[in-house]
Formats: sequence, structure tokens, C-alpha cells
Amino acid sequence: MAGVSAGTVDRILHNRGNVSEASREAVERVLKEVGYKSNIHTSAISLRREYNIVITTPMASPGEYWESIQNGIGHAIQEYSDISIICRYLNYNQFDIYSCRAAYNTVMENNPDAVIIGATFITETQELCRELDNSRIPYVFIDSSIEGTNPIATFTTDQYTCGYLTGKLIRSMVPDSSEIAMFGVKRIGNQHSSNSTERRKGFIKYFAETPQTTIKEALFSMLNPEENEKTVLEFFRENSRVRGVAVINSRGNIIADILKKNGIDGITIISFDLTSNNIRCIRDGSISALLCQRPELQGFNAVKSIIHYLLYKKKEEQVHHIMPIDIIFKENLPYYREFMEV
Amino acid sequence: MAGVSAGTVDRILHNRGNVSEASREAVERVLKEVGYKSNIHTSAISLRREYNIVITTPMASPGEYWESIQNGIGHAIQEYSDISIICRYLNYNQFDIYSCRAAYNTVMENNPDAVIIGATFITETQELCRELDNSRIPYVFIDSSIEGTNPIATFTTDQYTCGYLTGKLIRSMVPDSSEIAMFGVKRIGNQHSSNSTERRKGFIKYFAETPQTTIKEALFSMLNPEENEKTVLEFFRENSRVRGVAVINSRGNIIADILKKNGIDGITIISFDLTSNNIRCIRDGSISALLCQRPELQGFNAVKSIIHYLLYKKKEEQVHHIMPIDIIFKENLPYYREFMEV
DNA sequence: CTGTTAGCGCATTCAC
DNA sequence: GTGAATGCGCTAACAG
Repeated sequence: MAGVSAGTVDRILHNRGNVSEASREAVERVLKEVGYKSNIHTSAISLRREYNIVITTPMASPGEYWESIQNGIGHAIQEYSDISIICRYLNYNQFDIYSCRAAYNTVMENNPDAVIIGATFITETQELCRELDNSRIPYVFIDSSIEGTNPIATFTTDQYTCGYLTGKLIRSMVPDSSEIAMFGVKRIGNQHSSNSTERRKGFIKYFAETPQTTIKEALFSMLNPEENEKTVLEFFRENSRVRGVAVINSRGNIIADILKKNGIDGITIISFDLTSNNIRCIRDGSISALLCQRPELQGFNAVKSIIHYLLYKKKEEQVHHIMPIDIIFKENLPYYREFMEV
Repeated sequence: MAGVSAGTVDRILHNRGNVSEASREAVERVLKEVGYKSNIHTSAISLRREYNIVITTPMASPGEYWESIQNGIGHAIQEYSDISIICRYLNYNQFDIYSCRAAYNTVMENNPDAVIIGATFITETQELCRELDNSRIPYVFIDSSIEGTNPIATFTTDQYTCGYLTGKLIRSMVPDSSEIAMFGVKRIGNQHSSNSTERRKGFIKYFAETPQTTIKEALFSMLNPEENEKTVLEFFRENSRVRGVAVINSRGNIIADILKKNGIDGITIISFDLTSNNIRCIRDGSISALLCQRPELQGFNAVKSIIHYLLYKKKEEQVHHIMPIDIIFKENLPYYREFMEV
């Protein structure tokens, strides 16, 4: 249509130079006219190139949050199976900064074409990103983002709103007169647990706007189950008017199981994430509601945005994608299983 | 690898016959061995064939439910833009059986390769499906399914559970002592409004299990706004202890607007679907919660399943897809906008 | 029954 | 600065 050959059009499409102004203009006019949109799949086979994606996130335990993200990543590479993608997972222990450093140190050795980062430690991540920026390797953040970096996309949740909504829900689910507790996890060291911090802020904010409810705050530990059980039981002994508990991380099942084991009932629990333990508890009624943040979709879209970037060399207009907050009760749980995976 | 040419492999893949048992076995062994999975996109370009998809649903008014479904359909044909798909919309008035018959009658004239059906009238739809079955034209149901038909897939919601959940939510959102009303829409004629019927059953069921709440039931009309306003106001005058209203269709905004206009407040409303009017009301606080059923995803997946069927000639294992029920408040609303579309 | 050939949209290489 | 030729995974038509 523009009176030039396919070769020239291709040079223009990919900014490979060696094109006269005249040709460029003619072709660009036609491209616009016909609304040309290149085909990512045929493009990929024609390129006959393998892409190396390095994924560095906290360890995925079976049935937990990061496994769902990995599932989403897996589904994406299936959906785009015509694009040859090699994934290398570099997982670290989110409670151990040395493990994170070790993982990050091997990122570059893997010659990534792109990197998916699930960040926990701020400084280390910033350093990694600086390296990636220097080598012009694109990266995306998943679950949370880190300041002072230049990702091509981030997939996060508005944790503040999660916390606020948690407050609103738990307030509506217990009798007006009862007290409400917020349980957080004891954190060790300096890791970036900004997710819970933000949730906590939002939670507090809700009850600041809606006073006349007494809020009790408590921490429990992930490390010592026996110790933990004692602490939790003591808490409820001392705070017998508490009828609602918001566990502002994904460990609601721990509290639920302690209460069940000790025959304490009549307490409404709300927590986060469709982990297999939480699913079990929501089924048996010991957890009443879960807030979820589409981990599968995060993983899926992370890969999708990378593929589009690698093939089209173009950033999306929108860099920051904030995931929906799904509210899940016993009743609507079954229908999230299939669609969790996009 | 099997010592035969591409042509033979292709004949085997598509069951086109003229293949010796020996070749078939050899090839099938290799296919299994390498985990062969055909590429739907290159397959499509090679076929250089246009597919005609006829979509027959109730009229899509701007900002309402069926428009969201159409958006999902649109996104799917974008995502699969390498497969040439021609969509023809045959919309009918869901309150007019003649209009539906007229639409259905033109389905076959359009020579569809596949049909997407949003059904309202049972008998008419069954007849249409019989015709399609006879001509071996595949079809999928969207929003609701009809008995005695053979769709290759259906995308629906568990309306009974929606109703049950509506009861549970509204109960928790109003003071224990207050009465609760359920509003439905007056239906004319014999059309299939099984969606609201099922929702109503679920709603009633919840309060049967959880007694000590008085439930008032009321109908309002879509046809006469002034009349309607009178009826609604009268209802609240006569039932002054009602503090919670469940509108078990997508018209919660109508009740919300009437209450606002007449300065009645302190009433919690819950309704269905992210229509633009409901979005407005949830933003200004006059509707407190909405239950939604992923209409975009329904549309998207309807097209996707058709494409896979047309290209692979294989039914999916799972025919009936039940969508998640999303619970939306003012706070988590903003993050559903982007992801409504898959 | 089978292999060869041509061509889909796309990208690269290599002469000119 | 440009076009022709080649090849990617895939399918269909055709010749044997």
C-alpha cells in the first residue's frame, strides 16, 4: 500500500534505521490508516528466540500465597506457549536477609531477558534494580513495589484499603457491643513488611472514623507454636469481651486452629489470602471471611507485561496495576477456585 | 521423528483419515512423547478462514449488565485478533417475546459458525438450540443456561448462593433489631427471570436458617417512575422499622435515588451488578454493597471457548463454568474497574 | 495412503 | 536505503 517492501516496513516498525523520511512517512500513514497491530505470536515464532525470565520471590510453600503467584506465572507461559520462555526461579527465605542477598547475587549470572521481583528487603532490592537498570534489563514488581526503582510494571494491592475494609467488615460481623482485636505477626529484623504496616494503618483509620469500639492489638509469633498458643489463649482470657478478630496477614488459620483446639467459640475471625489452611478454616466455619488480592492474576499479568515489553519494546501506558480486593465467605469460596487462575 | 511428513501428521491431528494404522501409532507415540500442543494462532493464520459468530442477547443499554458482557466479547476478539472473527449482534428486547422470536429467526440466515446466547425465553431458546444442534453449529450460553440443550459451554452464576449471601450481608450490615426488606422487579408475561427467582429462594433460605428477623417483600415496576416512587415511599411509611433493603436485581439505584430525593436516610441498600448507576450510588454512599458476577469475564471466556472449539474441534472437559461472586463496597470498587475486563 | 508444495504474518539476512 | 529470499509452525490442495 505504501509502495515499499516488507523489509522496509519492518525496519520502520522496529526502528532499525536505514529508512528514508519519505518511506517512513508513507508507511506510517498507511499503518495508521489500516490500524495496523502486529501479531505477537507470529512475531515470536519468526524471531525464533528464547527468552530467559528470572523470577526471584520469597520461597513458595505449598498452598500459600507465593505458590499462587507461581501458578499464575505458569498459566501465562502456557497461554503464550508459542513464545519460548525459560523460567528460572531464585527463591529466598523472606525472614533471612542473607538468603535474599544470595538469591539476588545470582540474578545477573542467569543472563535474564527480564526479571520478576517479589521484594522483601528494601535496600537489597534497590541495589538489584540499579544493576538491572544499568544493563537495561526490564523488571516488574509483584505483590509490592519498592521506591527509587524503574520497573516496567508493578502489580500490587492497596493494603491500606484492605485494612480499612477489614475493619469495616469485622465491625459489621460482630455484635455492636463487642470488642475487636487485631492480630499481627511479630517481625524479625529490618525486612520490608510494609504490607502489614499499611493494612494496620487502614484498620486503625476505620475505627478512628467509627469510634465507640474498643480495639485490642496483639502480636503472635510464627516460630514457636506452643509459646504462641499460650499467648493467644492468655489474650482471650484477659480480653473476654473480644468477639471479633482481624488477623492482618495470611495466618488467620493459626488463631482459628488454636481456638478450635481449646473449645473457644463464638469468635469471628477475618484474615487474608486463599491459602489452603485458610480455605480449610473458612469451610469449617472457623474463619468467617478472607480478603484476597488475586495472586494468580498478578503472576499471569507480570509475565504478560514482560512478553509485550520484550516483543514490542514498548512500556505500557499504565505502569502501576492495583489488583481488586476480593471478599470471600464460605458461600462464594467454591467459585473462586477455578477463576483464581485468571 | 516418526519418519513421516508434515502432511501425514496433520491428517492425524485433525482426524482427516487416509492414514495407515502404523503411521498413526508412530506419530501418536511421538506426539505424546514431546507433549505436542498445537499453536492456535499459527493454525488460524494458516487456515486463512473467517469465523462468523452470532451473538444474541438482550439489548445492551449503556452502562448496564449486557454492555459489560459485550465489552468482554470485544476484548476477546482483540486478544485473538489474529483469528479473523466477524461478530454479528442480534439483540432483542428482554421484555418482548416477539422481539426475541424475530432475533432468533435471523440467526440461521447469518450463517453462524458459532452462536453466543443470552437467553430470556425458555421455549424459544430451546427451539433455536434444536435448529443449531441439527446444523451442528456450536453454541454457548452466557448469564444463564436453558435445560434440554447441548451447549459446548455455559457461563453462569450460582444465583441461589447470590441470594443467600445477600441475606447474610444485609443482616450483618444493619442493627440486629431492624427489619429487612427484599425488593424485586415486577415481571410481565412468561419470560425466564429464573435469575431473580433463584436469588429470592436463596435469600429466603438464609433467613429461614437465621430467624428472628422480619422480612418484608415488595415489588417495584420498571415502567412507571412516578407510580413507582409513590409505591416505594408508601412502603417505607408503612414499614418504618425496615433499615436494610436487598434489591435482588440490578436496579438498586432506583430505590437509592428515590430515598435520596425524599430525604430518607439511614437505610442500607444492597443490590447487584456494576452498572454505571449503581457505581454512582455506591460512590455517594446511597448503596452500601453490590454483588457482581464478572460479566466481562463471561463474555471473554465465551468467545475463548468458541475459538478453541472451532479450531480444535474439541469440547472442553468442563462445560459448566460458574463465575465467582464478587462483593463490592465503596472501598474496593476502584480496583475492579480495570480488571472487570478480564 | 503419502509426501511435496505453497502460503498465512512476521523478521532477518544479504545483495544491490 | 531497499527489495528479494528464506524460514518459523501450521494447513490444504494436489500429485503420485
